[in-house]
Amino acid sequence: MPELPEVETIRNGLRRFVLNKEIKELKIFDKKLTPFLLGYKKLKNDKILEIDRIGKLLIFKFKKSPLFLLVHLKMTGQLVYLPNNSKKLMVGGHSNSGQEKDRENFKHLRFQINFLKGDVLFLNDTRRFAYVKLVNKIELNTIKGKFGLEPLEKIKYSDFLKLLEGRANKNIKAFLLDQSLVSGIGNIYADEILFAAGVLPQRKVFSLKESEKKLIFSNISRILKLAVKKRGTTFSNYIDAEGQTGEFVKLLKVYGRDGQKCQKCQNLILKDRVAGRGTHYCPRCQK
DNA sequence: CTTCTTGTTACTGA
DNA sequence: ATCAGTAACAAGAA
Repeated sequence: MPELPEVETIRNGLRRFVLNKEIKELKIFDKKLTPFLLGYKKLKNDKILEIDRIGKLLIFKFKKSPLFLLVHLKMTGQLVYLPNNSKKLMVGGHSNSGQEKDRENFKHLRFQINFLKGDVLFLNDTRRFAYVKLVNKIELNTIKGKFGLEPLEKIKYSDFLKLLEGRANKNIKAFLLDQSLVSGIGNIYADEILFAAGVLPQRKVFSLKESEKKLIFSNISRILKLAVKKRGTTFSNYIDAEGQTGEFVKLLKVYGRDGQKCQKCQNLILKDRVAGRGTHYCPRCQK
């Protein structure tokens, strides 16, 4: 379930550990990934120069190689860094408990980078939806072109309005989840943004008042930035670079709170299916 | 046993 | 062309 704030937290954590470290070996454990990693052995002796992110996608850049390594964690993917001579977990995506874990706790190893001094970075993924993929500059640009507005950057309200106009018949939740429109929002933050904006998720875009559009717009950036600050949301026990849980979970107002009282109005939080997803909302606070 | 879960893409039918 | 709905992907939890 990593969405933009969790992926950004992972990126920040990883940057501190793996930049400029020499790669000794790359290993593929899941054959499903092989066709996406053609030529991966050329990365031997190279160094990770930078890790970028667009939406929920991580982009590894290298010092020598002109190729880019893309990592998408999808729902259960974890990127884990283990320092030399340590079994302690340093950086994670999701894990089954908030406790310290060693290597043996990761039973779904898919891909691994060994660094020169014995530390490793690996992809662990239970459900095998996550991918790592090597692409060239042209392919990278094609992929980048499919992403919409980046909420952590300065977005113009006028650009957001234009997007809304083009999707008049869509419901607003489906709009927020569409990565080609606004990137990085998943099921948790879509629900939280709409609660904060006071708008029901099933509302059609054309029905939104100007004031509601403004509130949705401002809350996209506000909530995602706040969540990054809080190091993401620990729901399936995601942990960050320091092995800490994401604190945004304490700030969730509707997600996963169906059947509980709304903190604002005491009404019961409901859960319905909207845009094919479990959707949480307060029928009183959201119009 | 069945049902549900998230992110994304592909497909179908309106 | 849009949009909603659903299957698929894979595995585990309830």
